Amino acid sequence: MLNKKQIRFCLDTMERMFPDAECELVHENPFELVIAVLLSAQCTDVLVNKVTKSLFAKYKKPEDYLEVTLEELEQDIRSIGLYRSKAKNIRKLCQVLLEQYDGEVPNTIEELEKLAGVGRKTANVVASVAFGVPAIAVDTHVERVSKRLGICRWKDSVLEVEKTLMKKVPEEEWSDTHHRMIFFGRYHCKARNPECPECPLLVICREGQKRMRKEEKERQV
DNA sequence: CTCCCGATAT
DNA sequence: ATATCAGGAG
Repeated sequence: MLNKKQIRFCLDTMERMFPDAECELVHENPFELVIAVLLSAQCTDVLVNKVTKSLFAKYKKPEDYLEVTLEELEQDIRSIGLYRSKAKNIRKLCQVLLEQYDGEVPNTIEELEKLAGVGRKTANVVASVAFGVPAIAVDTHVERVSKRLGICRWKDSVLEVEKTLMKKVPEEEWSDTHHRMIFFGRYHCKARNPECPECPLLVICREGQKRMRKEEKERQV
């Protein structure tokens, strides 16, 4: 596990690598953001943006999603995976927004998490990006990067990873850190071919060093 | 835990 | 061919 100084080194290095990291889901308001993040489960941002471009042109308000049939909505988001459950969740979510929140998106993590298709991670993203609530959403990238670097333990659950990050990162840096870790995971410390040889964090990364040793060993065979 | 699931990179 | 992608619900 990394100590305080090493974690500081990680945060500073990621800031240098990705100074402008921010939410890459294209949206113009909190409602569009909720839909976009809900759609982004197990799917790349690039594809989500491709779909929401036409989707948001057709559906502006919660009412719009309820005026078409479920099948039509499914077809409009079909190129995204998991489209049947996502279409159902969007409709449930829109119903609740209209019935309980006057058509507006709630601005607390607790309220957001109650919405259909909105779990811990999505609630954190929306609260943080749309409403400036300090939060660290732990997605696949944040989890992988935290575990590889040794910020948390391999066996930790996503909730434990989130708790650890909130404890070890100053609150005023939560939002930026969250986005930088995603960029770091998406473009550098990738799931498949992490760029360990050129990684400025290799000096403190046990997983990276392990991978380098393994590569060296295979080269000798 | 399993299921949902198409697009893309490797 | 297979792993992976800003996960969540049952």
